[in-house]
Amino acid sequence: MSWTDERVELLKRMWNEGQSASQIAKELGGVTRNAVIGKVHRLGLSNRVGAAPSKAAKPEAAPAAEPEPAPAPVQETKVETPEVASEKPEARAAAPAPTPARKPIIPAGQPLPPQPSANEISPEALASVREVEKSARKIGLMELTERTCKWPVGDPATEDFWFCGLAVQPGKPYCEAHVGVAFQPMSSRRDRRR
DNA sequence: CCCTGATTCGC
DNA sequence: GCGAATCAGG
Repeated sequence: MSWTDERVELLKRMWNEGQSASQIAKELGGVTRNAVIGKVHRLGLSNRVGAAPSKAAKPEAAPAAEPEPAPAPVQETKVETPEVASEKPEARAAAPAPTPARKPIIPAGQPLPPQPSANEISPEALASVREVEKSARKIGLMELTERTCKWPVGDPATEDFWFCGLAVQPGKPYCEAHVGVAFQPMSSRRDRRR
């Protein structure tokens, strides 16, 4: 596989969307996440648009004894993206969640995770979910992947419904915080019923 | 162990 | 330019 214009464009788009290198690699196919990361760097778009908590990388290398003559003027003032350039008019149809108006009736089957009743969750855990819900990505059903927290929030019958969407705990359907409230020991749940 | 991005360096 | 191997960290 080679980096064709289309592939590079998809890479750029996904990277700017905050997708992980491995996800992008999976989407592209034929490349590993290393390839994606390598390309990202070569394209000079390592630091993503918004926030980049980056913990720096390798402070390695010998700070001293450097035969290097010039300090090498680091020129990287061009960080802002002029514009996402022109989009293919055809590929313009990314309606997130149309939500066919408010419908007081619940659509179809209920493959949704069990919504724990508030009165059988420990107060601490409850506070925890509330906390997480504030930082949740609030993704729609369509954005769910194998590694996004599938914790539902809100009423599916309303537009005020979304999924947590944070990174799941490997092997689990939920993020760390939601795994915590979803898998509570029987002991703590007993005696809590009203 | 699962994952993340960053860097190096032979190709 | 490319990306596997490796590193550093969550």
